[in-house]
Order: sequence, then C-alpha cells, then structure tokens
Amino acid sequence: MRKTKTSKSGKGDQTKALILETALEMFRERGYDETTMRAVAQKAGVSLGNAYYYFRSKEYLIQAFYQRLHDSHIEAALPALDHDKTLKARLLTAMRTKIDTMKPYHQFAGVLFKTAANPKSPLNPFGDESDPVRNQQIQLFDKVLEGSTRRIPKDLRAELPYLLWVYSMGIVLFWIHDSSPKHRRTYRLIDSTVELLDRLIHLASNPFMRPLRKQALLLVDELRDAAESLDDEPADTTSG
Amino acid sequence: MRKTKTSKSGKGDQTKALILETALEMFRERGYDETTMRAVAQKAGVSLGNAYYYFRSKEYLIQAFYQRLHDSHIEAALPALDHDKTLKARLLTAMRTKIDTMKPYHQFAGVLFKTAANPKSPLNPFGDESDPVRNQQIQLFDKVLEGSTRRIPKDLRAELPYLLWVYSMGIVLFWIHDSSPKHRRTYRLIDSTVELLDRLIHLASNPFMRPLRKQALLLVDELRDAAESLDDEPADTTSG
DNA sequence: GCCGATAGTTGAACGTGTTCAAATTCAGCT
DNA sequence: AGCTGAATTTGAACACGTTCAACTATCGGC
Repeated sequence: MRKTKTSKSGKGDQTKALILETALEMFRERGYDETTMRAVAQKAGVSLGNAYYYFRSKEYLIQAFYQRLHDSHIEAALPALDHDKTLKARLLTAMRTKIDTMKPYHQFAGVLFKTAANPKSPLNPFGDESDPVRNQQIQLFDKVLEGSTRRIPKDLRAELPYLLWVYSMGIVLFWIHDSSPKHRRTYRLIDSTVELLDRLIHLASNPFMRPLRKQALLLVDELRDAAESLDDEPADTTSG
Repeated sequence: MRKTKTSKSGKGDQTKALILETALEMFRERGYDETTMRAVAQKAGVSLGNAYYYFRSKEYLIQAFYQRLHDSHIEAALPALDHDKTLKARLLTAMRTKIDTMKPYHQFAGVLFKTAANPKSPLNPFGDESDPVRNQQIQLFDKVLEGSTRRIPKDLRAELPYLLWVYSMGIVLFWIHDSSPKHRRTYRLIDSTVELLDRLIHLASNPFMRPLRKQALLLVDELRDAAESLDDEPADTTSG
C-alpha cells in the first residue's frame, strides 16, 4: 500500500515531470553542458533510456524550460503593468521583468541561444515548434501597447508587437553575453533602448514619415513570411 | 630520395594545410555534422590525434574556413566596387558578392551560425578570436562608404562601417535560413534593405535628426563596448 | 482469473568529439 | 655516425548523446 494515490495523472506524466524538474535543477546548478543525461537519469532515479522515452533529445529539455520561463515572465509582468500608463514605462516593465525572470539561468542561457540559432533545432524561435511560446510573447507586447497612452498609426501599430518581440530577443541575446555584475549593463541597455524606441515610434508616427514607414513595414512583412517558412520549402525546383 | 623538396614551408604547415583542405572539401560535400574527424583524418591520410594536434577542436576548422571565406569575398568585392559610385550601388555590390561567395557552403553554414552564437565559441563574431576577420570586414564597408558620393555627418560616418557590418551579419543570418531557389529571397531582401538603408542614412543626415541621431550613436557605442568585453570580466565583485 | 496490447522501463551498444601517454621523426650539433 | 630535445604522429581510451531490442507493469475485455 505504498503506491501514490494520484493514479489519475498517469504514471508517465509523473515520471516526465520528475525528469524535467531534475534536469532543470541540474542545469541551474551546473550548467547545460556539464549536466549529462546519465546524471539526470541517475538523480531522478530512472534509467538513461527512460529519459529518452520522454524527451526525444537533450534539447527538448530546453524546449520545456523555455515554455516554463515564459510562463513565469507573464506571471511577473502582467500585474506590474497595471501601474504603468505610458508606453515607455510599460515597455520598461515588460523588459525588466523578462530579464528578472531569466536571471537564475544566466550561465545556462548561452547554450539556449547556441541551439536556438540552429535552424534545425526545435528551439529555433521562428520555427514551428516554438509557435505557441512565440505567440504568447507577442501577445504580451500587444498588451503593453494596448494599455499605453501613445497614439500610433494603424499600420505600425499592427506590426509593433512583433517588432518589439524581435527587439526583446535582441536584448536577451545581449544579456546572455553580459557578464557585468548583476547584469547592470543589460538593464542600462534596456533603459536607453526603450527611450530610443519611444522616440522612434513617435517619429515614425509623424505623417511626414508615412512613405518611409510604409516601406519599412513592407520589409517587415517579407521578413516575417520568410521566417515562418523555415521547415518546409526544400528548395523547390519543379516549376510545373 | 623521395622526400619533398619544399623543406622551407615546414612539415607541420603542410600537414595542417592538408587537413584543412580535406576538411573543407568534406564539409562542402557532406555538411559539417556528417563529417567526422575520423573521416577527415583518414581521407587526409593522417591519424585522428594528428588532426587534433593542428586544430584544437572541430570548431577551429570552421574558424579557418571563416577566414578563407572572407578573403574570397574581398577578392570578389573590391574589383566590382570600382564600377559603382552611389552608396546604394556600392552597398548592393558588397552584399551581393558576399552571398555569392558563401553560396557553395549553404547547407554547412547553418552550423556556422549555430556555434557562432555561442558566447564561448571561437567563432563568436564579437569575440577576440574573430578580431582580425571582423576588422577586415568592417574595413570593407568603410571602403564602400569612402567611394560613394553621399554626404554623411561625421558622427554617423564614423560608426557606419560597423553598423553596416552588423547589418551584413543579419543578412547572412537570413540567408542561412533561406531555402528558396537560388536564394532569391535573400537577394530580394538585400535589394529592399539597401534601398531602405540608403533612405535612412539620408534621413539621419538631416540636421533635424541630430538629437535622435546622437542618442542612437551613443547607444551603438555602448553596444560595441559591451560586445568587445566578452571573454574577460568574470562578473567582478571586488569593488576596490 | 487470464490474455493481449499498450505504456513504461531497462541497460548494453554504437558513433562521436576529445584527450593523452607513448612512439616516431626531424634538425642541429658534436 | 651518434646524440639530444623538440616537433610531430599515433591509436587506444574516455565520456558523452543517442538508439534499440528486449523486458516488465498496467489495464481493459473476456
């Protein structure tokens, strides 16, 4: 009579969760490369092969981590955003909480982007497998804009959430490389870039800027298109 | 009496070159991941350990490839630039020849950026080990600007080579993911972004834009600073 | 209570990048 | 020719991520 009573959650789900928890803990404490699958399996009390039964590869453990990280960010950002009204303040909050959330995983994050930059990796932020997380993140920036007082032309307004998401990825990239104490440099960078973005958005909203803005937005559209057709399109040569 | 007579070049240099040639050939034909160090060693007729005597790791083979690739680009770009006078035309030439040069290595290039995005990799374009190549590339963009007719304010002019280099890295990143026939998408992207950049530079050169420009350039400076102190600065906590 | 199927689990085995102590070659010197 | 120390070369060995055929547990249906 020592069995766990949560029979409903499925034996597998428990094992999977156990492996993930163990892996993330070890990633946090020792880093990614230094954590071997064998060690994870051993610490979790399962066999090596069993870990691979639930996670197709070591990278898929990061994928799970990625999702969890974003959930935490949302949780931290949404309440904080209630206090801010201007676009600048709201953007600042969104970005600062993002870095706050990622902090414990700094040394492990390098690997995250290493594999994320690989087109074939499940972690590629533009790829299909990242679709849910990506959309949630873009949605967050939509909320950042929605609650702000700044008036923005419709065409720009529509693309801005995506553009801000790309911007946030750039900040994260910087943060990964940032070894300054407490990541001060990254926070300073956020301050200055948010200020700059606010100004740029203001400038781009000027009627005079309409032609240039239109051209830039067309470019953005094309980039998004291209980015979204990554896995398919195996260099088609059959013209008809 | 079968010894080679080129005794001056050093036996080691020859072996190193042989290994590199073999490796690059196999990378081109089979891709990076599919090319094992054992296979390279065997095809080059040396032992496995010997390959590691000359190349600290498999990644250092890419490092060497990187340098060679850039040399080819310079070779292709410089003569072509003689024909172009406007900034737009010169920038177009520089970027098109860049992609032309990289073409044969497209499938292999994904790995290049995968490892390049890793802060600890010798391939990191911002890192110390890439310094020579990076500076040469920036210098190329300086020449692109130097020969053009467009008048640009000094502050912007000074940073522009670096900025264009960063831009070129973005294009390369896109190209890596671009599986359209003959990489048409990348060439189209170059066309539209160069056009846009030309306009933006024009706009930024307007006296009205001076404050915003100054702020943006300050940001660029900070980014460069941060990017250049990657390997050092191990989270300094001793304040004095 | 038994059966078959599915889900879960195991650990040996494979191929890889990398390391290392030892073996071999080489150049310069006597 | 013989010696010496450095440069070069070797291949066995290591640790890792990953795969796989086999084994066990679990559960629904008879």
